[in-house]
Parts: sequence; C-alpha cells; structure tokens
Amino acid sequence: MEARHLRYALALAEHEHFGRAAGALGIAQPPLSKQIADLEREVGARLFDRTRQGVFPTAAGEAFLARARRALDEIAAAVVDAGRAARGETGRLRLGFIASALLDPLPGVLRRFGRDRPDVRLELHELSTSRSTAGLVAGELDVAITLGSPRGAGAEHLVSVPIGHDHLVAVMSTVHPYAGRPSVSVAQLRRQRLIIAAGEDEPAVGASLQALLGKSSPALAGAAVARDVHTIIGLAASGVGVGLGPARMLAAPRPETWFCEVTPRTPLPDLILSFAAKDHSPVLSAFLDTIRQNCPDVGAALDHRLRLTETE
Amino acid sequence: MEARHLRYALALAEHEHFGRAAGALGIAQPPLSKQIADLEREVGARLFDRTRQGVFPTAAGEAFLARARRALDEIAAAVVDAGRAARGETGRLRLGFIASALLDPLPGVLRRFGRDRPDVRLELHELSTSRSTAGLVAGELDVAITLGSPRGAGAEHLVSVPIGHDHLVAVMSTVHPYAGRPSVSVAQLRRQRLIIAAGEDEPAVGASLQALLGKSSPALAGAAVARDVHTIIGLAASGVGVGLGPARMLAAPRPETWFCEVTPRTPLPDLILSFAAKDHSPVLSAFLDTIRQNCPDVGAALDHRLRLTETE
DNA sequence: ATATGACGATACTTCTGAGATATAGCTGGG
DNA sequence: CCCAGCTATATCTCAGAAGTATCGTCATAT
Repeated sequence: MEARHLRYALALAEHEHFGRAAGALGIAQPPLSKQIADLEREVGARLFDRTRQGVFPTAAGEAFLARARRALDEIAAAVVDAGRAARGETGRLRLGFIASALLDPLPGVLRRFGRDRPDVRLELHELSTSRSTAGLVAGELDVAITLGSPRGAGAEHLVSVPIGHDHLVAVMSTVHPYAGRPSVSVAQLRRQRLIIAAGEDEPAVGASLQALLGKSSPALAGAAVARDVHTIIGLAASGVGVGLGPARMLAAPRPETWFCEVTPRTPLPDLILSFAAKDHSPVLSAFLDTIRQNCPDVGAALDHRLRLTETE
Repeated sequence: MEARHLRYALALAEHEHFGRAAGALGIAQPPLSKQIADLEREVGARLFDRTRQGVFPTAAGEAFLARARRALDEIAAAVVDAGRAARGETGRLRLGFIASALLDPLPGVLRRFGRDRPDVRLELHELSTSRSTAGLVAGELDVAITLGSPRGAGAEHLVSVPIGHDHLVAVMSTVHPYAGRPSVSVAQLRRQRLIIAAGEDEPAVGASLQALLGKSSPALAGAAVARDVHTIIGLAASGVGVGLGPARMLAAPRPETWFCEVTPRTPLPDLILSFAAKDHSPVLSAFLDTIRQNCPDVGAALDHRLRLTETE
C-alpha cells in the first residue's frame, strides 16, 4: 500500500471516469485501472462501482476515501511542519538565566523573539550560573545567560559570548541604619553581617567579593550564605544583614528593601550567553540572531558561530 | 513522497541505527540510506542527526515523524474501515415503511438487525406506499415495506417480496355509537361518513375499499380523504367519521379512539418488501438476511436475490 | 601515534514493478 | 445489428528500489 494508491483512488473518485482521472494524474488509463485493481485486491473489497454512467465509490470506497484524504493531508502537513521546524519557526527554546538578566537584556530580547517567532515555545528558567551551566551540559537547556563564563565539567563543549556588564550592589531592610543612603563603603560593609550567594552557586560573585573585601576577610567568613538572590533579598529585608549581589538581580522593586551602590564600584564579570557548541538547531540560531540585534556588544564569537551554522 | 518513505523514517527513528532499522524492514542498509537521503531532499530539511552514539531525529524530524505516524495510522484505518463497510458492518440503511408495518414485522426485524449490526445507522421513514416507491426509484431509500407491490414509473427496476398480510379495520372516536363493538358491517359503514387514505397515496387500500363497497359507491365518493394514517386516526378521533385503513397501522393504542373489525373481513394486499434490483450493498444484504430469519413467509425471490449477491 | 572496528555514504549492478501501447470485451444507443 | 464509449487484459519498456562491494570517517584500544 503506497501513497500512490491513495492519490489514484481520490483522482478516480473526483473524475468518476478512468480515462479522465488518468489524464489528470498524467498517466495512461491502463496503469490506473491496474493500480485501482491492485488496491481493491489489497484492501479486500471492491471500492468503485463501474457503471455506464460513470465510476462511483461503493460504501467501502467512501469509507476508504475519507481516510485516504486525511492520510494525504497528514503527509502534506508533515512536509510543511518539518520545513517550519527546520527554519526555526516552531519548536522549543529552554533558556536558563540569572535573575539580573531579567532587568536589562532579556525584556527586549524576549519581546522581539516572541514577535519574530510566535510559534516557538519559550521555557524560561531563572537559575544560578552554576545550575545553568549544568543544565546546558546535561542537555536540559538550550541556551543560558550567566554571570561570568561557565566553568566546570563539560564547559569546554560550550560556546560563550559576552553580552553585557554588571556590578555589585548592597540590599538591606528599609529599617536598616544605612537605608536611604545612595551608597555604602567597603569599610561600612566590613562592620555588617553580610548575606552572600553560596560560592559554588555563584562563583563569579564570590570571586568579586573576595577581591573587594580581601581573600579571607572575617566579614566574608561570617557571612550568611543563601542559595539564590531571592533568598538574599528576603534575608536582608527581614533584617538579618546587608545582602550583596549583582545590580541587575533586581528585576522589580520590592517593598521593605533598600538597594544602594557599593564604593568602590566593583564590576562583576560580564553577562555571558552560552550554548552547546554542537547545537545547530535553527531555533537557537534564530535566538542568537535576536540577541545580536538587541545587544550591541556581542563579540566576534557569536558572528563566527552564526556563520558556521548558516554555511552548513 | 510515498508511504515507504514514512515507514522507513519511522523505523530509523525507532532503531536509531541504519543497519538495524534496515534489518527490521527486511532490506539492506544502503537502500535505507538512499531513501532517507531522498526523503530529506524532498522535504528540504535534514530529518536525522547521524552521531557516533546513534541516529536521532532533528526538531524537523520530530515534527515530520509525528505527522508520518498519523498518516500511516490513517492508511491502516482506511483498510479496516473499508473492510467493515464491505462486510456491511458499518454504513447506513434508509428504510421507508407503511405505519402498519411498525406493529408486526418491524419490531422484531429492527431489534435483531440493531443487535447484529450495531454500527449501521438506521434511517426510518414512515411513508405511504406510493412515497416509498418513489423514494426507492429516486435512490433516496434503500429498502421499503409497502402495502401491495410498488407500481408506477421505475417500479420495474425494483425487486419485491411478500413478507406478511393485512386486512381492513375501522377506527372511530370512543363517543361514536359503534364504539365498543367488535365489528361493523358493510351496511353500517355505508351509512357513515368515511375517512380514507388518498387514492394515489395508498393505491392498495383504495382498491380494497372499492372491492368492499362497490366501484363507485356514494359512501366512497363522499368520504373524507386524508394524506396518511395518522390523519385518518386523528380525524376519526375528533368525530369526523369512521376511518378505514390497514389493521396494523395501529402501532400503539391511542386515547379517544376505538378500533374494530370490518365484516366481511377484507384482506388487503400483502405487505411487500422492495429494494432496487441493482443494489448489491452489503448492508442491504444483511438486512434481507435479517428479514428472512424473522419472516417465515418470505418467498423464493428473496432467496434467489440473496444467492445472486453472494455468488458475485 | 597507529591500528582497529563500527557505521553511514557512495558506486555500481540487478531486477521488480509502474507506466506505455495495442487490443480485447462489454454494453447501451442509434 | 453495428457502432461508440469505456474498462480490462496482454505485452513491452524503463525508472527506480534493492542488493553487493567498497570507501571515508571517527572513536576507541593498543
């Protein structure tokens, strides 16, 4: 049973005449007669009544033709769907990102991407740098935005591109003595109980903190350690101490909290976009394209990568 | 694009390996490679990633395979559906019948047929003899039960078989003087205003009435003429006169009406089952089979017809 | 670094079967 | 009764599906 049999049967039902149906199919009449006969033998039932007035489907033929139409529609749709998927118009993009990215690059990128690719399902996961890296390596994410380049097992199979900057800020309860100030100094911070991200979860922030306060500062040693930025803010708001984290971790203002700069201004590692080097999916390419249009300081690595994908 | 391509792609996706998929398909590996390559060329997109760990569908491949599965399912279902339709297990039977048939042969026939062929859609039309005949000739009915053999244009293309008897009865309001009597005589009827079926609608009943009352009886000439038996009963119940019709027109007892025999007992023409001589549909054959099992006095014509259908 | 093995792609051959041409068989209308 | 129109059958041809042999590539083992 081949698709040809379905096409021939449908043409015959449409033209109600072997000769004309064959003409419409671009073949001669005898082959059509034979194919229909073969089809009827394979189905095990007569599908057409040959009368003097024309060729008409039997009840079995009607039942067969209804299914045949749907089968051919599915085949046509298969080609269309595959083409759309190949062009990255449909599909799925699993994005891991650090909370601070929600403030600057992501809103514009996601808005533009959602407009350009309305049928791509976006799965957004707010994750720490280390978790995003692990997700990429394990194939559970397609692309990630992290603070600093991914490190650790499997990171060598990732491609990373800087797409923005960040720096350290402090966060505290609105009843804290420093609340209302535009900035706090290192000396002031040393006298506070600090709240910082767990070292293995946010290695980039941890390194910057060491640079700011000193390698084995007592303030760092005595700091409260939180799993993620939400916890830092929550602990700070409840008066546990002064939280330290990336400036853009504040996607939206929250009640009961006060944010201020840290002097000296302490740059954090760049915002980094990463993805699996061997991932050539068109959805990813489209996303990278959107990134490039939205982030002026994307580097040559992304261009190079895009060129690789296109020439394939 | 042929069904073969779909089957091969699905096998490859299942086995994730060209050699094993080819083995499962009963072909060698190179033809499978070529068919997949041809498919990818026709679709215009790479459908499989060939990696060292195995062969896996791309996003386009996943989209294609989902449709391909449904297409092949439709093809398989087409064969199944056609077979069921050819065996008369599914389909439609449009039955025209005179109301009186609802009392005797139809209940048992329909019950048995509905049990044997639960997926055949029964379309029941209570029609006069002449309307059923016209429906059969016009192809709007598949089978009909009438009073007397169909006559008129196109009736020669019908096959007719007697399946039961009927006779004339009278119907009147319960307040009519004759109500309560087991029978009325011809002499009594002549003194009543009669209600009868329109001659062209029920020719068999009309002929029997003429035989009973005389060719041009004043009682007949002055009778009220109704389109169908329901109207006869309704008019009789409302006191217009005494209705005359087939005994088995009384499918169910009704309030405000009294039925009684007519003496002398006046047989009506046989109940006749008719269908188009060239109709060889399996649903009709199944229905005729049911009729034969339920009606002991079906004649040789039906047997002969059934034999014709089977030997085809 | 080299050898080895597994796997898919390519080159070439073989043969099935789809399609073309010619014609027979059937049937209703003149 | 013949003719016209339509489908089925017979035979041939050729495209293309499948088979065989071999190559190229890459990962792993020695």
